[in-house]
Amino acid sequence: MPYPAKLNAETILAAALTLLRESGLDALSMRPLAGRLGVRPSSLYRYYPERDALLAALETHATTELHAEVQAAVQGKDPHAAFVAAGEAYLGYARREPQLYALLLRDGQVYTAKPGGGKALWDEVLALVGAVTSNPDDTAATVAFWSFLHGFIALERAGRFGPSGPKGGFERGLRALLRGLGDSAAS
Amino acid sequence: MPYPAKLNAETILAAALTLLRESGLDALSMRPLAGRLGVRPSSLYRYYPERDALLAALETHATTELHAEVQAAVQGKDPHAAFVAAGEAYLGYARREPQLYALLLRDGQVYTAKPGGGKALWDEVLALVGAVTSNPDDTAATVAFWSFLHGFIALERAGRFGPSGPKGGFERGLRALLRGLGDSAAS
DNA sequence: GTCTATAGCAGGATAGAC
DNA sequence: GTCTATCCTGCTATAGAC
Repeated sequence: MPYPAKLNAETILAAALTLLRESGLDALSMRPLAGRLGVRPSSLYRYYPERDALLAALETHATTELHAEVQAAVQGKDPHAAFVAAGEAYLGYARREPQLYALLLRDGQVYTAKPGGGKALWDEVLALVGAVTSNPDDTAATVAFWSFLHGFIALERAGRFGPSGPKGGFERGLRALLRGLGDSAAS
Repeated sequence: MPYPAKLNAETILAAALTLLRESGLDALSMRPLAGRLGVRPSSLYRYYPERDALLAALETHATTELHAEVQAAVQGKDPHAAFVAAGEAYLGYARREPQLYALLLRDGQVYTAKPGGGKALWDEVLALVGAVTSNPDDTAATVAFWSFLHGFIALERAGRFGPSGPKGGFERGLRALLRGLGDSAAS
């Protein structure tokens, strides 16, 4: 009973999301995607003129979700609690949506700021970290915080912590940074 | 005047290294590699039965170099200085050999411990961190340290710190961790 | 030990019929 | 708006001649 069209940008995006989650970025190619939609590969190009356009849409989706979750986790908390909650929310998203997170920070491509990009999230974290270090524009501390978060996620995902796992390394690092970056350490 | 053979495993490895450095992992394929060696692609298979064997050799090479550099940097230093020196040496290697470092921790593949793998480096760092936290087997603190290092490298390489750069975020994080992970924080 | 030749696969993308 | 039919490029890998 579809009397608009069989396809539209949103339907394709949803199918792409599913395929990405199930099989990863490499498997997200036009042919299987079309197959899942009961359509021929060439039909997709009417909505996304190239594969990269589809990836860009997925990135925007992921960025928005991640930002929303961090924002919600931080809401109404004092600086120290917000710092910890932001880290946990960030990690939580990356664990729940590993392929989407990996898409945002896949290696081998240089980042270029885009309208719907990660700038908003960065600014949020910058403010949040600033509240802890008593320096409203503490880029260095934010860089350190984000580096730790992303590194932990990447290593965990790559299985580098071995069968025994990270053994509380995340909480440990988070609290160490909170302590080490704080006021008295501003120097 | 080559009267042994035109090719051998080492020569191929050296050419692969050059190609990897110049053009990245994706561009490291059998055809261009053979081309650079003045040889037909199929000839390479006598020395490396598959592409993965070549990559494994490159990984071993990189792991060895990285370990040696960290080891040299740490030599004879007291715990705090060694902690900082190890971080700087690790970063230095990753910056000097970005493609080799990326090879070691490329995403999308699960790590499985191998004979020449990163275990030795891990143990070295574990001991080094243990000397700082007064806990000889402090996995959690080592995880935190490594996460920060790797995350910083990955984000920097991806251009995520923007045109202004990390603004001292590396030194800041390193010192924050040193402080935050230290004795009094052992809790 | 290196060659020619080729099989086999997968991918992005386009022209033009319907 | 979706289809059929292709084109093109790139890759790993193998068989068998020389």
